[in-house]
Amino acid sequence: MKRKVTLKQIAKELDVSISTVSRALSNSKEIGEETRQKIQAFAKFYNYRPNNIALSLKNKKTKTIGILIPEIVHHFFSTVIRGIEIVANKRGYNVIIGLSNESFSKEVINMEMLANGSIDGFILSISKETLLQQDYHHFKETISQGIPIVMFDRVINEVDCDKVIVDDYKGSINAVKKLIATGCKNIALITTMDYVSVGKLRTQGYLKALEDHRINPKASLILKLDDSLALEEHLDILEREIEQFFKNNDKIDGIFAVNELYAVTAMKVARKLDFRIPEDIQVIGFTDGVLSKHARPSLTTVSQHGQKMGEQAANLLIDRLELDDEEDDVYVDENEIDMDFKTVVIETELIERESTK
Amino acid sequence: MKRKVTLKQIAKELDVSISTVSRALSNSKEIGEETRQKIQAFAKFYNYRPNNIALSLKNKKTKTIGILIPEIVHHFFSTVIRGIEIVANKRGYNVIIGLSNESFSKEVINMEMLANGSIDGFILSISKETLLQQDYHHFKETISQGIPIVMFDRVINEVDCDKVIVDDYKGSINAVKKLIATGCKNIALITTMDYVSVGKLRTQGYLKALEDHRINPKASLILKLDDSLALEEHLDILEREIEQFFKNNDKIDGIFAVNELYAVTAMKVARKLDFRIPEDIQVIGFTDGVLSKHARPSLTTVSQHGQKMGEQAANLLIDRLELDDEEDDVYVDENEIDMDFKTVVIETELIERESTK
DNA sequence: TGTCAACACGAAAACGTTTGCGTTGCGGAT
DNA sequence: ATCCGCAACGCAAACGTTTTCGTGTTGACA
Repeated sequence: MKRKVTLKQIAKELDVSISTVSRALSNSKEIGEETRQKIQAFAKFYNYRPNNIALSLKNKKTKTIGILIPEIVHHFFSTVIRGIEIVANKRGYNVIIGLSNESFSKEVINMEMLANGSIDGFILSISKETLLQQDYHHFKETISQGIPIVMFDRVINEVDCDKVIVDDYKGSINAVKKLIATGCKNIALITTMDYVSVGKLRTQGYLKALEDHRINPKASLILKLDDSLALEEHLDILEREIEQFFKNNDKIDGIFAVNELYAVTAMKVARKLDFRIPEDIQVIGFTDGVLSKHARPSLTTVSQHGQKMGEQAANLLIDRLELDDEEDDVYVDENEIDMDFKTVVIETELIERESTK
Repeated sequence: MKRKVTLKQIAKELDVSISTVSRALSNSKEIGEETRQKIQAFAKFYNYRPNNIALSLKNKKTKTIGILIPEIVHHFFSTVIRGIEIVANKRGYNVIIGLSNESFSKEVINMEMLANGSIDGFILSISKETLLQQDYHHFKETISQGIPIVMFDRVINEVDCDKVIVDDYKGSINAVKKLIATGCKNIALITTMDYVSVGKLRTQGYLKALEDHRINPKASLILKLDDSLALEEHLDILEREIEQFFKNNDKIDGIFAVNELYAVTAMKVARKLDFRIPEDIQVIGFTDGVLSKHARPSLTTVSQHGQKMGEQAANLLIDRLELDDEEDDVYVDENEIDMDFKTVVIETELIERESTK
């Protein structure tokens, strides 16, 4: 077992000083040709690599991004991670991942854990519990410590930071308009409780589209489901709820669901009740994942382009980090420092498949 | 912007030495009651938290696990990550993620990047390209540097380390036996090229099950597909390949596919060709993911219990890391050190759904 | 021969911790 | 008055780097 070789060991072995070794390896002109060659050869032979931790300590930057998300077994989130990782890697950063599991306390713990020097900045999507409690002190404290945050998808206005979102509102409007345009008269909405910002916005988009076409929304056509029903254990309950919803509204000819699972389950129920898709009922979901592509019939969805979101978020964060670097040199008035946080909106795309005409 | 406070700052402010502050905060008996109180109060007020990087440098351990996987937008892998994260978190570790994207060079780069002090150990699944090239020097070097590795799912015999695998062989045998037991006479196998170890093992399981029932395997009933067909862009090609396969073998009454996608696609094709499932053709897939649950009909699969694999892998790694700690104290003969690497086998489970009788 | 650059390198600080050991002051025992 | 012990704290090393500021040795030049 040959442990990693350090500058000190090389120095000792070659009977020079540590500083000489360091300089020789960085090709400093201050070191004589002969010594430099000798040191470089030795270092290469022993496969010397500078210790990241020591560098982090010295440079006060870790070249690591902390990702904090509610859940990882989730097509959308993993897509975002991939986007982040690709950009991070390209720009010389690593990513460290924390899962909040939709829990406020885990989110806080994880943040504090990583904020103590482990990372240079955060990219995160807020947990449902946090959204519900509306307690955002951990975000604000982190930012006030000089650690930048980029939020994506589930964001809030209360915290000043860069954000990357999808235009849930507009995406929903387009989806519902598509249903209207293809002849739907009674469009149902299957959504979540309002505290999840994205659910709320999508609901608003649904209403707006109806309004634009002078269609009166009916409360009976809106099904608000508890989030816990999205869990795999409660699939049957979810199915029953939706089935009941169908039986209460026999005129439904279009469905807009705020996520993939609701949409697919609705299709399942519809077929069970002998509706034909898309002839009798058309269905559109939000979030383009694996289910949509492989469902039977395949599902028309509003795609969020998760990977692009991740890439944008990573670029925003790294841009800010490296901008901060420069400002360490030049003195900049703290109050004048870029309070111009950006909110990047990723365009949604309606991916038409078999569940619509 | 109030930057993080350090021991030095506290010491200066309270006019004591750094060591006194450090000791006071760790409740050392050596520090006078009064001073201790004062320091603790001050530290609490300024929300002092020790800097992780400094601790890592001093302790020569980062309390961070490196995960290296081929792909993250993948139900199985993300499940494993969740398992790892849960255990890691519970035991005080963080996880840092690197994606090889099935590329050998990215795998190597990522490893070297993280091996330079950033992590204490690796949990990884080998990329296809690495498997194909059979170049495992980076694993061996990492291990010889004293950084332990735990491999999962895609493992190799050539490297000595802990491993967590699923019994692909046995799982496949059971699946195929189930098909045989329910009356299938002509069972087709849809698999990948042999260099991916799991594909190979699953193929062997298929053959073994047939052999046990004195059924002669027919080459025409085995479809080996190129991996690239699993990509989403090539879904149509995949479908055509499978359709052609069906047309060449009109007697197929059972299908065993080595992954979920192949199985679901096969079902799609079968229905298109007017076969009834499970009456005419029964289908079983490997890897229990989202598709299996929501496919129509829902798919009987061999579940790999990814989360459990992740948990086991994390426990194996951390156990070894913390065992190494103790051995730093007591002197242990290097040659006698535990060469007893474990290979944990996670039992597969046949989850029966609608695609089988 | 004395002066001064240029060259080649070393010492030490700094990043933030922990910890072994040394030091100070003081009270009590002899 | 002397010595010992102990309480309470400081010094400094160590982890592995980079970098600023020396410092010594050359050689050239006047």
